[in-house]
Amino acid sequence: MQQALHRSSLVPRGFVVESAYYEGDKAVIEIRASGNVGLCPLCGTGSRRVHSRYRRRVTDLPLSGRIVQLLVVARRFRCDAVLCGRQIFTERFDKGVLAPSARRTARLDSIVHHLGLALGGRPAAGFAKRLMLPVSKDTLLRVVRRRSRPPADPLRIIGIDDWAWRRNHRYASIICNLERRRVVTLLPDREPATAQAWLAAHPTIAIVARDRGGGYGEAAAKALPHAVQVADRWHLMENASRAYLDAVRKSMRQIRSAIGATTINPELLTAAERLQYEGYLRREEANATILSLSKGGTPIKQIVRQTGHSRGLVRQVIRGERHDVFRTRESSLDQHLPWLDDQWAAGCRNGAELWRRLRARGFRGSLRVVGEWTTRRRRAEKTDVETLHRIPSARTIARLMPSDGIRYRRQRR
DNA sequence: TTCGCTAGTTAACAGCGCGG
DNA sequence: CCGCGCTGTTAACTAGCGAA
Repeated sequence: MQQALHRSSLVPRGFVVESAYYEGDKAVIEIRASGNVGLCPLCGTGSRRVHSRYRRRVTDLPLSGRIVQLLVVARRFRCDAVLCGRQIFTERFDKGVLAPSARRTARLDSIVHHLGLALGGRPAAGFAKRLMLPVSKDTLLRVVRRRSRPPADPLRIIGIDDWAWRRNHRYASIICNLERRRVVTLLPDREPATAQAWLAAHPTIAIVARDRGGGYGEAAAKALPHAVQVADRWHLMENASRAYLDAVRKSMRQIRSAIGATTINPELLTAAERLQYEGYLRREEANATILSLSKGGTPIKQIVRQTGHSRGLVRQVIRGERHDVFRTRESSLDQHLPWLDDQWAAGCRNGAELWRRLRARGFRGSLRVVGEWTTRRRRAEKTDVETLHRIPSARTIARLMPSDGIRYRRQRR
């Protein structure tokens, strides 16, 4: 039996198709809600008084190998309820179809959720791109988290470890349900007494995985004497890995000569290893140059000028103190403005003051601040930095410090 | 190499004012 | 009263950094 295919059957229920067209590689379907009454989200009163209309772009399930964008004509209604605090509201659509503020239809969100559950962040993002429903890894993870429900079954196997609110500043304790691979709670500190009190309140726990430190072990032994304590997998691997690397490093020279691998073939390295290897080669080359100049009788000052390396580094190489450090990283902040930190930036009341202080410290480059400010500036058609009304973090400022004086938005690799 | 976090970007939403 | 245009706020989203 044949049935006619109507345009409206392609879009979510409750909508009427106004028009449909192709825009580049996307199919755009303009739709509007079929009803003519809006319900105020605050008081629930119905209204037919349309204030205005605007267009929302919402991604829907792909069609014929194309991304589908729904151009929803949303209406704003006036709320006539005397006691309602809301005067104007945007019409709400069925939650099972299109949620408020959503950028995807509910049916697409469901697919994204299942992709995230099945494949995880990055793999799902790659697969979704092929399915013509582009979505970032973070969005996938966020959707999975948003839709997850807290488990109701009692805790049996938990892991407890240190957790940093801010590294080297403030630490807490994290407790995870290892059966469900979920965070159960965060304790405010890492004191054994705090952990003991929490563990004592959960007598169903039978196994506690913990680090090698004695604090959590003591807390678990006192609160849950019947529970089995085990070393967690990460610490076991860490111990084994460290012991192995120590042993290998001590004998590296002999190992290399034994296997005949004194020279490295870059073709056989992974992308990350190749980057590290290139860095290593650069450092080796710099060391050799400095040493040969020094042996030739060139003074340190001259070497510094000639090679562009710092006095400290040149001295280290000459004294034989420079050991090859694997993956050293200098932040762009230290690179451009070593004296600048978040506290310094926060000390400025507004953009103008920040700019004055940067000038006073001798900064002569140009600064373009991204984000909210550029949006506003584009609107206002202003180009000077004085119009900034929020202070960017030092990290942001550092990213914006161009060495060549050219304005740019973000450093790209 | 992976993955969580931060900072930046975009757009949904609400309010206000004004003209028809 | 209706509808448009503009602005401010903020949720949703993304790129890229850096710790592990």
